[in-house]
Amino acid sequence: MNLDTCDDATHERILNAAEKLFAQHGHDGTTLREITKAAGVNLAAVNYHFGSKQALYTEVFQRVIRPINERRLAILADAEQLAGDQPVPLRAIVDSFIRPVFEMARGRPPFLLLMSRNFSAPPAFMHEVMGREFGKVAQRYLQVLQTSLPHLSPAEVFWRMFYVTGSMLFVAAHSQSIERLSQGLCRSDDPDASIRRLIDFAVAGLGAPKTPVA
Amino acid sequence: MNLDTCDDATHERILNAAEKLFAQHGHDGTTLREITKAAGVNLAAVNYHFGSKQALYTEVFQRVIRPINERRLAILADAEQLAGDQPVPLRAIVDSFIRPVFEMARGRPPFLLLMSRNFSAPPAFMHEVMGREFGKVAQRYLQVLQTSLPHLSPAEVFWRMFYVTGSMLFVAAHSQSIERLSQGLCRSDDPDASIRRLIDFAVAGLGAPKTPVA
DNA sequence: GTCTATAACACGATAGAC
DNA sequence: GTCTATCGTGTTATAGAC
Repeated sequence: MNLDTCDDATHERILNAAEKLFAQHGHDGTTLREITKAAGVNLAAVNYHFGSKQALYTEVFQRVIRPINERRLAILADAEQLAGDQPVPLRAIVDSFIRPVFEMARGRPPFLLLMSRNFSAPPAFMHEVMGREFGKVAQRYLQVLQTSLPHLSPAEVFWRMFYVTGSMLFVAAHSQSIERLSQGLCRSDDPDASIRRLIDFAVAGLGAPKTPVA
Repeated sequence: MNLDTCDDATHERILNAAEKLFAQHGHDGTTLREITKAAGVNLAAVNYHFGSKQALYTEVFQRVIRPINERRLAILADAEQLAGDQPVPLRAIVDSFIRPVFEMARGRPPFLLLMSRNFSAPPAFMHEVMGREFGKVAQRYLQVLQTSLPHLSPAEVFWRMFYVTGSMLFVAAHSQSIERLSQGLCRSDDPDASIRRLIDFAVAGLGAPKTPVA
């Protein structure tokens, strides 16, 4: 409440264990007993440090989403400055949106599942948090995309960005299982290629000709 | 076990209530008490008719996914026949993949959420079922797509179909909340337009130029 | 096939000693 | 700040009467 006691190992251990377990089994599928056991701390520690299971879950998610969104906006601002008076290239916009997610996941793959869970099927108590975190960056991206895709209506831009988000989250959710699902066809051992492939797809989809009104 | 007693109202009432509640709150977030109460049947009826909560969940999902996959393959076969010796038009392939999902959802929107949940973050005991249901149609679509997208490797085709699936499921998951999320910008009151918009995006993404090898 | 009653257990949260 | 012990509640599943 006052100064953060950043040397509190228990606090961090709980967050790390919870991130992994919440990602793999969801909020309802994970118990505080499992978390505290994995973290090697006492059962009562969660309620002492976080107050409740829901508060812990919220903190776990905010700890991962906030740096990502900050980095997104930072890269986007750079791209905007680089473009000067011109519209920001579509590919640069998409890159700034997608890349931070997968870069944050380096070495901690379960985190991608956590992202996916929270945006695709968040627990009910997270709706408010998700709306806030989602809306913040959405507004910014819509603004930038609109100048790079002037032939599309704002609604059209929103829909398409929604699709891109869905593609990204679905890949994120299955980053660990894609090799099995594709029966060895798809490899997940080249993160750079994975990101580039997804960006290629997203840029093409976003830039598709306007749907003619029926 | 022997002949299906198709006039068993209790069986159906449980399935319908379970579909709605599982879709909204997930497997772990739904209790048998809630389901039986919503269905207006006795608590013990679930175990009598289905054996366990997991068996009920499996049955709920298979009841929705199987007709969809059958319809997909039927439409795809028609398109193939219509195309004769020529490759099936990309748009026809995508249409056959996406349209049955949203048509099945007419009048029962929670069903879309169920789809999304099961493919994006299925409960652990569903992994085998999902792999089976996914693999079945995936193989067929990969084969057809390969002839329509000969410039892409099989792996590339799989990845892109994965992205399309993600877009579709994300829209499905938020079909009820997109108006709120977009602050009124996007409307969900024209299902035909929604399907067409998604197909436009998917076709453009699938048909994107091949990613140059770095 | 439907019901009541309950077994058997797991859950989140907390009180209170250290 | 950490621990043990436990409270109160809710869970799935089932036994057994009707």
